[in-house]
Amino acid sequence: MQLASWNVNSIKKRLGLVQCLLKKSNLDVLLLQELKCTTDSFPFLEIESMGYNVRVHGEKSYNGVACISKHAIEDVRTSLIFGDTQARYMECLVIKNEKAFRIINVYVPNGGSIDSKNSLYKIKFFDALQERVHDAMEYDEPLIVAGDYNVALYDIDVYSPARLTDSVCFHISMRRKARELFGLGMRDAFRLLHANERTFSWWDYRASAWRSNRGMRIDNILLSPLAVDMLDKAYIETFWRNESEPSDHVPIFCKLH
DNA sequence: ATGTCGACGGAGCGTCGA
Repeated sequence: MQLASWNVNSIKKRLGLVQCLLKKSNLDVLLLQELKCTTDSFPFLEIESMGYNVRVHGEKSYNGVACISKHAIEDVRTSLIFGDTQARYMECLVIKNEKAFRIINVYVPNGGSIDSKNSLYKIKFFDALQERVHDAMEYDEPLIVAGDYNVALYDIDVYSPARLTDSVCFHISMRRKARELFGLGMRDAFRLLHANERTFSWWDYRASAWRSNRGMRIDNILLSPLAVDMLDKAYIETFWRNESEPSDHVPIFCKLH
């Protein structure tokens, strides 16, 4: 099971790059975030014609998540918080060779600034996610929870811990909240295999952050114990940030046997 | 803190969100 996750910051702008990734990487599953399109306006034909199944949970202008899979996609659910209108969640089963994987795709709210109402929504999202992951871990399938967490978890995951203490994507309250998933037994695939590697998954478009490598690792693939037992590889392809008209995020990968 | 993006409304560029 070769899986990748990518915040594309508009699927319309990044369709060519996504097709390029699908062609060059032998992915079973690709999870996308920040589609910035409605479900109806997603480029289904362009992806499906490459031999993939596609499920989309979209929204006008903002957010939006999708699951792209070579294999059957079943039991899709897109509701995490009752009454929430923002398209940030998709859970499904992917069946490869009669083996089921439970896959959760998240686009965690950015949170604006740390003392804003939006940051309360971010906390609420994490609480709901934790509750759902707690329940989903009870099933027999290996569980993968991947996407844009909008939080870097540890000092090694950012270019400058000191400069980012007040950032909503590195604030200690948000890091603690996200780390509660570890308390349930989930593990960070990348960090399991690269204890000391400082590789980022996002760089601000502004202030030549990419050129200076001022980035953060805010995209994660978390694995349940059953999935950890199958983990072979975890890596980040930073070179996608060098493409013309890149997303501000790059895709992250893991391979389970 | 913000020098950049992308979508939108409406048709030029300001606003929102990140």
